[in-house]
Amino acid sequence: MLDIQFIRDNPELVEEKSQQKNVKVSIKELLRFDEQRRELLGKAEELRQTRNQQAGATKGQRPTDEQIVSAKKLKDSLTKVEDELSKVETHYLKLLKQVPNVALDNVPVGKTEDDNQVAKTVGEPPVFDFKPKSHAVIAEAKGWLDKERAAKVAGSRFAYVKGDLVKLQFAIIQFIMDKLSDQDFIDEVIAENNLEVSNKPFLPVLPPYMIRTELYDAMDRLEPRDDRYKIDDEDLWLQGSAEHVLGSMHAKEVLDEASLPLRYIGYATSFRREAGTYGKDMEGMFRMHQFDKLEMESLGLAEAGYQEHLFLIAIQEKIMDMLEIPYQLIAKCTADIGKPNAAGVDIDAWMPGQDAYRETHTADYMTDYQARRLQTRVRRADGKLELVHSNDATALPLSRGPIAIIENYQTKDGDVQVPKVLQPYMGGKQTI
RNA sequence: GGAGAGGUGCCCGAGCGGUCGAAGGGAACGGUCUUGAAAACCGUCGUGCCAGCAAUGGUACCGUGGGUUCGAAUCCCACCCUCUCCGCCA
Repeated sequence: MLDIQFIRDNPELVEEKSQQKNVKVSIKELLRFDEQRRELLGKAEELRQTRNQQAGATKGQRPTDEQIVSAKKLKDSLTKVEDELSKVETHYLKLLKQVPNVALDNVPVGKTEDDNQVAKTVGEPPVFDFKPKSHAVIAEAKGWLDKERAAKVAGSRFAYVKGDLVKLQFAIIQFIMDKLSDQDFIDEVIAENNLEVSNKPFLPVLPPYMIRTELYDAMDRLEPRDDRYKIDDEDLWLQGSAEHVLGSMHAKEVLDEASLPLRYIGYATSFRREAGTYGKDMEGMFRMHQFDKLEMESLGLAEAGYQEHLFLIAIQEKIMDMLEIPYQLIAKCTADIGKPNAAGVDIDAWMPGQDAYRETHTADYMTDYQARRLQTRVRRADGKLELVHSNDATALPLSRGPIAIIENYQTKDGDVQVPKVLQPYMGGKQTI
């Protein structure tokens, strides 16, 4: 949610920035309700003041009948004003919540994801002396993926993952957890990219996979609800990404300035209904209802927020470099970064089986937009309270990451070479 | 799932219908004392919203949401959470 004061001060800017995100919300209407709200609030507070003064005057003794009659009258008019106020406030809040975060000025303006820009291309797609297969073909031949039985048990877009593919996944998890919690690795990334950020390592976290409606909504990640799994008879949802449960962890807290940034590397299984994607990416395990993910989440000071965003991207790139997977860094345009985002990038990994770069990572910078409703604040050294700035970024998705590995590292025989950095985590195995 | 206890400020904890935003203690911060520190003593010390350039004023908030009342932290109802015991269970 945006700061209403900011909207009052910059109505044209907010209107324009909302349009750039294809979000239709009338700022004029919002401000009209804001004005009404303040007027009614003033009236209500005046009436309450009178009530409080009268109650104070009769302290300790029963008021006279006359006093009670006039107090009842006062109460009636207060109730009226309060009812009206609550109606106006509900509508006001609904509109305010619809206003998207303001994109930073360096975010490309665009109408659809086609307007995203390739910021850079890293690594050369491998050249094969045979026709590269898709991960689905390789994995099926190896007995790594069983979607038929999964369909029997749970339906489409589920899979039993088996054998060496399971081991590969655990190797990746170990590798990333090791690196992100390692001081030398963090120092190296900062130095290589000339970043001015804290050099605090990440804390590994296994979060809950469910989240309450209230907090999901406050994160502004509940919508579109059609893509979320709701738990029957409970006020709970299955999280669609670890950042949903990591970012909400410190809701309603006041953090110490000295404790920031809080950096977490979470591992969680994420769930998506994939509503409206029927028939899309049905092969293999590219688009699943359930997939594991390693996700970074960071809460920090406002002035450090953008550098932190760049830092998380630098880590994403570093990991891809170490895994030696070719990729493109995509500067997402205003229409594609998402409602709570001030900035966002994707990484698309090269997938030889599809002869295309496909999305594997995303990095989101929310400024204080999420923190405002989550009420995650920091007590500054000078005693002031501020909202934190939040950042999240995929460290590596464990469906699409392994897909990229399988397809880029495939051999003529249908085997898959293990990336060097993962070999120590695979018992030294070089090929699977 | 059953029985019980409880949710009050950064923390502990009192209040159980009337200036209560809330005693007391601790922590923190500022000061006095001290060569310095500790101790002691003095002082400061919640947040949101509304109005205001500001000082400040007003209002709301004692788990959440309703209700009773002239008046609710205090009474009633529902829900959420925590703890203890029993049952079940990886």
